[in-house]
Amino acid sequence: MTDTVFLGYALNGVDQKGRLSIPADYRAVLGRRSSDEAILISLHERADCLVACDVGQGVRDFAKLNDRYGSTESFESDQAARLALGSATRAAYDANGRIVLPADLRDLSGITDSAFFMGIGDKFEIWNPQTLADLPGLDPRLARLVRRHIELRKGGA
Amino acid sequence: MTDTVFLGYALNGVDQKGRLSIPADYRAVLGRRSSDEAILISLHERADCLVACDVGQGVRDFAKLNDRYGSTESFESDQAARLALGSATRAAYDANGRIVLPADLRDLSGITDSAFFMGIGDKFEIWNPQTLADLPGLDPRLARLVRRHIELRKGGA
DNA sequence: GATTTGACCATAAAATACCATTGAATATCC
DNA sequence: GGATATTCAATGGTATTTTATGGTCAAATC
Repeated sequence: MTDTVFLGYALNGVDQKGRLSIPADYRAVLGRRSSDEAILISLHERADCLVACDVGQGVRDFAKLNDRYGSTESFESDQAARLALGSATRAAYDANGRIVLPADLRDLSGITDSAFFMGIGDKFEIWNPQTLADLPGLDPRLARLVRRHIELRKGGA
Repeated sequence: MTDTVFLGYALNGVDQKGRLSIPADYRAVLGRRSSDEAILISLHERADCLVACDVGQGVRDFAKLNDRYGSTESFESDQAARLALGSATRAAYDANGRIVLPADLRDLSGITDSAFFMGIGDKFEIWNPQTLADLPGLDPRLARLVRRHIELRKGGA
């Protein structure tokens, strides 16, 4: 049951090529939700981060937007489809469990040399760690958790 | 799954002959949706760009318009059919994945030396990059993305 | 005969697959 | 229980492939 939901967090490095390891337990969940060894990543609708999920989940979400495109309410629907579908990327992970985070998505989400994963059930978010730590309204304990991991990565203290 | 949906974007060059590479991942999707190595392109109903899709999808859409043509709501339907069907062109892509974008469509969509592709599920749009960047109501992050690519193509900075 | 159209070949850059190393967590044995 | 092996996750580097795009040549069109 719990093996099909994305839980917990992780802070992993992003190298100069934009390569990023997907946490092993997320990979296990991905494998149970979809046979496709890839994730779909797009811009978050309102938060300053990325959202990702397994391919099956993503395609289901996208189908709705696609259906509305070109329909009666035209313009608004068109823009919604452009944002969600246009910014979406399929990223396959290799034998080591790594994807390449495209330069544009890195840029738009402010991710540089490390990325913080946060499980939210059917999907998971990918953050610039500092942006998440500074997010107004974030539970202070979570903020502390994130800061702690940022420090650990820097110094090793 | 995701291999049958047009996702993501690309900015490719248009040379003096009007030749334009279709992004490789779009080509992969096209191949799975239709055996025909060609796309159907027409004017967008309301946006200042082109819409394209695989031949199968296009024929299905056209059939609907054709059915409505001459029906009760006549005038509107007739106009829609004229636009979509009348402006439609079949463009086959070669071994390198390139089509020739007809001069008329280039002219009507304002495309000169480069074209921006935007995936929207069952179809994809083809824009003059600058026109898209300036589109009122476009998500600011997408606009930034487009502008970034325009710059990259110009300078290489 | 000039111009256009479409197939074919070549190449530089970029994306991707592949192999190797580090380091941490877990298991194993005395 | 403590030291040592063993597995697995994360990351660094290199080699191969793919992609976009420029150019040439032949067939077709005006």
